[in-house]
Parts: sequence; C-alpha cells; structure tokens
Amino acid sequence: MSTTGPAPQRRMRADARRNYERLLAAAATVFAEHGVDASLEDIARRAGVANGTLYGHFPTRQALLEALLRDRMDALTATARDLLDHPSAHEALVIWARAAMAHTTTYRGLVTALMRSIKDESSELHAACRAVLVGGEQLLTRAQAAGTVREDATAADLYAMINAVAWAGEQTTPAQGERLLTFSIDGLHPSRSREHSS
Amino acid sequence: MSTTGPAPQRRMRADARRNYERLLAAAATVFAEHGVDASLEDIARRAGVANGTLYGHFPTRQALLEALLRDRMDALTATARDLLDHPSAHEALVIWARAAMAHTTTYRGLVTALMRSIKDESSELHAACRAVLVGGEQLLTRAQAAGTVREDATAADLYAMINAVAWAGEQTTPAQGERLLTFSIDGLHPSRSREHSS
DNA sequence: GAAATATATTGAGAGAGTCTCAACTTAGCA
DNA sequence: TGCTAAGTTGAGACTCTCTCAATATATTTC
Repeated sequence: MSTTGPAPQRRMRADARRNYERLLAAAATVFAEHGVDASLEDIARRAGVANGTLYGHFPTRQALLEALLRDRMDALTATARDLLDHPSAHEALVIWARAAMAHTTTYRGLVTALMRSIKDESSELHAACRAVLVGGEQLLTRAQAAGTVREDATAADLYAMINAVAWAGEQTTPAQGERLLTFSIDGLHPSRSREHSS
Repeated sequence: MSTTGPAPQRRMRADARRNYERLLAAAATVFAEHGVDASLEDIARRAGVANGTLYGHFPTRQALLEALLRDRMDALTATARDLLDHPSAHEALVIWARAAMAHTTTYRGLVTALMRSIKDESSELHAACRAVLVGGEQLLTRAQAAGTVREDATAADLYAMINAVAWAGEQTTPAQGERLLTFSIDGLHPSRSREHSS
C-alpha cells in the first residue's frame, strides 16, 4: 500500500523539514505553470533555498514528482479498490479511467513521466505507477468477467491507453483527449472487431 | 501539394549546397541514434561545419526536421490518395493508419513534434502535417460513407489517435503500439457504443 | 548553557546546450 | 583578376543540470 520510501523517513532536522515543504510548494507552483520539465533552479529560487538544497532533498526530478504526487496517486489506487463495489463493472471501469486521465493531466509533461516510470524500475515513481496499474487491472478483470470488455485486453493495454489519450489531450485540447478516451473505451468492447465491409 | 518552402529555393552557392546536404545526412544519423531532441551542436560537428552554419540553413529544429522528412511526408499523403481506389474503404483506412504510425515512429520524439506542428501554424512542419491530416480525412470520410466508421469521428480525431498510439508505442514497445492501434480502430466502429451491461 | 557532533545548506564551478552576430572567407560573375 | 554577394566561423552571452568542499546550524550531551 505505502510506497517504499515515505517522505520524512527518520526525524528530519527542523530546518530541513521546513525547506522540504517549501520546495514542494514551490514545485507545485512552478510545475503548474511550466510543466514538469520546468527548471529546477527556478523551483529552488522560489523556495528561497540554494539549488544544492533541492538536490539534497530530491536527487532526481522524479523523486520530487513522487513526493508531490504520492497522496494523489494513492488516492487513485484507493478509488480503484472502492469502485470494485460499484454495481456496474463496466461503468466502474469507465469512471476510473476518466479519473486516471484527470490525474495524469495534472501537470503538462506529467503523462510522459508516468509512462516512463512504469517501465523504469529505478524511477522513484515506479512503485506508485505500478500500484495504479494494478488498481486498474482489477477493474478491468471484473469488466471482462462481466463480458463488457474483450478478453485479450491487459492491464498494460489499459494503462498505455489512458496515458496515450491523456497525452493527446495535452498536445491538443482536453476535449480532444475526452473524445479519444470515449473511442478507446468503445474499442475495448468485445464486439464485432475485425469485421470489414466494403 | 508542395509545401510552401522547398529546400533550395533559389540557386544556392556550391559550398552552401554541400553543407546543406551534409547537415541533413548528419541529422538523419544523429536523430536516428538519439531521437529528434538530440544536440544540434552534435549534428553540426558530425557534418563538419560550425554550428552557426547549421542555424543559417535551419533556423529551428523543426525546419531541419521538415527538410529531412519532406519526401516521406509527401509520400504518405500520396499513399492516402492512392488508397482511395482500394476496393475496401475500411481496409484502406486501416492500411493507411498503419503506414502513418510507422512514419511517425521514424525517430524517437518525432511524434511529439508532429503533434505539436498540427496546432502550431508557425511551425515549418505545419503544412506537411496538414497535408497528411487531409489525406487521412478523405479515407475516413469514405469509410464513414461505407458505414464502417462512426459518423462523429473527425480527421482531427484520426490524426490524434494515430499519434497517441504511436506515442504509446514509443514509450513502451512497438508491439504495445500495435495493440492500441487495433483497439482504437475497433473503437471507430459505429457499433454498440455507449451500451453498458452490469 | 556551552561544547561536541551529526546534519543541512551554500554557491561557485564544470560541463553541456541553444542561439546570435561581427568578422572573416570564398564562390561565381564581369 | 578582382569585386561583391553569399556563406561560414567560433567566441560569447545565456540557461540549465548536477556536484562538492566549505560553511553554518539544530540537536544532543555533559
């Protein structure tokens, strides 16, 4: 449930704790404004600390992102669990897919980081991404059991699909992303796939 | 048909022409190896010219890409035209979508540049991207007339969809991209969309 | 409460990249 | 052969990432 490395592992020194929080707050602002590829120097500047301090707390950009997103990603995973009780297996999947897409578009560029992290085990974001994927997998499996989703779709497909449409929405407009999500979900139906007419 | 600014507009000086070609060749190599976000300094170095020369010929990275891809993109547009004669409207669309995806994955990072360029009219790649989009639109319209594609899908949807799955393939594996393309195309069917069962 | 110590912070600096531009070269023409 | 327009050069001004020796400060201990 909890990711491997929580934020304040041991007791931190008071000034360290303060700077840690300031950096997180500054990161939220700067990422919101310039996307997750924003300058880390800028974040340190806004937090009022030297850039070395930022690197001391967050060795990599992904570590910073992980700290910033941990709660939200845990919540998304929890939502998946809760939705297992939803009366409609298919509707639960759709609701969750939309929530996942919304999360993924929190910051510009985030979707790319999340997609990379699922493959890269050394990423600080990896564990959280896997938890999300597993959450989605349960909803997917349930929908398949209910017969509303094709049997050959995997959790990896679902994860990739959600991220792909989120990426498209980020590159164009949120509305475009929504449209593609709708199409994609329809594409998961175990329907008359593979039939062609003239 | 031809994009607004062909490569050698007026007669170029012999040395300029030579350097232009060398830069293009170097770019092909470096982009293939490191993706389209590779260092332009590196490209200039490999071409054996000063970096100022590179900027002289190609004011932006997109300009360099445009010169490098022009032929291929024209070919893709031409393919769309040719496929209008294919006996199956739907199969023609699918074939073309696969070709478009293959083109889009020529270099790592290219898909992002292409997606950005369709929106950004100031991009040197914009015209070529629009031509591709229009090519796809004709195949889409024909498939809709044949009743194999939902009526509410637009050319922008198709373009975004192809790029989105290409992006997903780039981030994970080509096979994953293929799978998503299949699902997405199925999602375009005018079938039992929007129905839910338990 | 002051010294001792573990813990943090600092900011200069190395390295890489983008893009510009004034000075310099050179191809092509008369 | 020399003129001139066209092209090339590379240093320089930025920005960014990441490191680390020197410095500062919170906490613990006596």
